[in-house]
Amino acid sequence: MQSQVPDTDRFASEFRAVITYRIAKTANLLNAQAAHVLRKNSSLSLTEWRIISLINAVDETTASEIAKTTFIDKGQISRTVRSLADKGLLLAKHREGSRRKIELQLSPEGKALHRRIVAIMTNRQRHLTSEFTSEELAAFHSALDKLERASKMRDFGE
Amino acid sequence: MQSQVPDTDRFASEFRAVITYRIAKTANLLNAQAAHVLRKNSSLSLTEWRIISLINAVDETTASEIAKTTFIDKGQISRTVRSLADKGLLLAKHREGSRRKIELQLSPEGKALHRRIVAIMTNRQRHLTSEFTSEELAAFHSALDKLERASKMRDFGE
DNA sequence: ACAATTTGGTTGACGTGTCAACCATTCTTT
DNA sequence: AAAGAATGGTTGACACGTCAACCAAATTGT
Repeated sequence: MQSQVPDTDRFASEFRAVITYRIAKTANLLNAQAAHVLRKNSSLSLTEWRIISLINAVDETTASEIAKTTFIDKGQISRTVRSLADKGLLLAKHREGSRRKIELQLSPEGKALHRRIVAIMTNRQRHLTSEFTSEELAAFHSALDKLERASKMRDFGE
Repeated sequence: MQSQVPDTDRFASEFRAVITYRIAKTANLLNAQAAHVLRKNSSLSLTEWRIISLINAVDETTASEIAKTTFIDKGQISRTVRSLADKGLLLAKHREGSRRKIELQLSPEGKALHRRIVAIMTNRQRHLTSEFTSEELAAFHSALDKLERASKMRDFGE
């Protein structure tokens, strides 16, 4: 044998400091965890679940409103909404007095599913934040705010 | 008119608190920013760039080592490595005394490209963290550590 | 009232990510 | 030394994300 030290980590230290790598990695791990939990407890994809919770939170909304607030792609929302409607989890009706806006609401089945899954996801959220004090949590959120603002800048050349 | 308050944000507040949404969104924004910067200054995709910097950091490595530390998919690495080799940016040779392990190194062109892009990316990193004190930065990293650890748990049902 | 612009949503094409199967090689065990 | 397990890498299939073109409806400007 040549070395007992885990060679595996020889560049981990180099990149621990690069904030974007770290966030990307953490986000991936968390998404994978969520997708796994969803697969185990439902037949929802992560995006389907996100859209369901968003609609649930406001009772009714439209696709473009979701797009604006979440940055999920218009097209992706359109397709996801269709698949959810096909599964009978949500209702899409033209909004009163408009032939264009389509109002999205959860169906009773959709609400029931949401109730079931949100319980599990709340457990998860609790677990994820269990090691945080409320100050740490607030600081973390404010850090994300700063990064989001800073992510608007697009030019760093020369 | 019905309301002057931006309706757009009526569920933002609901979800600001959900830590996983926030991280996912920030990560997406940052990745989009990076991809944009890369497109403007090179012909590299984000994954190509990541792999280039990883290899640069350690001089030489192998695909599986990259996979282990970064959680990038084996297959994706394999394909990305091929495309980088085709572009002449890296060299892939069988490691001395092995017919299986393939040693990856940047070519001179690859190193030159890395030097050029890393300057831009360092600017970016500086900009991203400019509003952070070093304590805040340390706290942020430690928060990500906690979340990464917590992301290993897979079971939250009943 | 008309043209021009904006908005809400759909669709198709394409790149990237993800998973699992697979082969060859190397390591371990006996 | 042979069998079995583990490792390094490639490939194919498919899901998902992203971008741009597009259509119809609605709003704005003149």
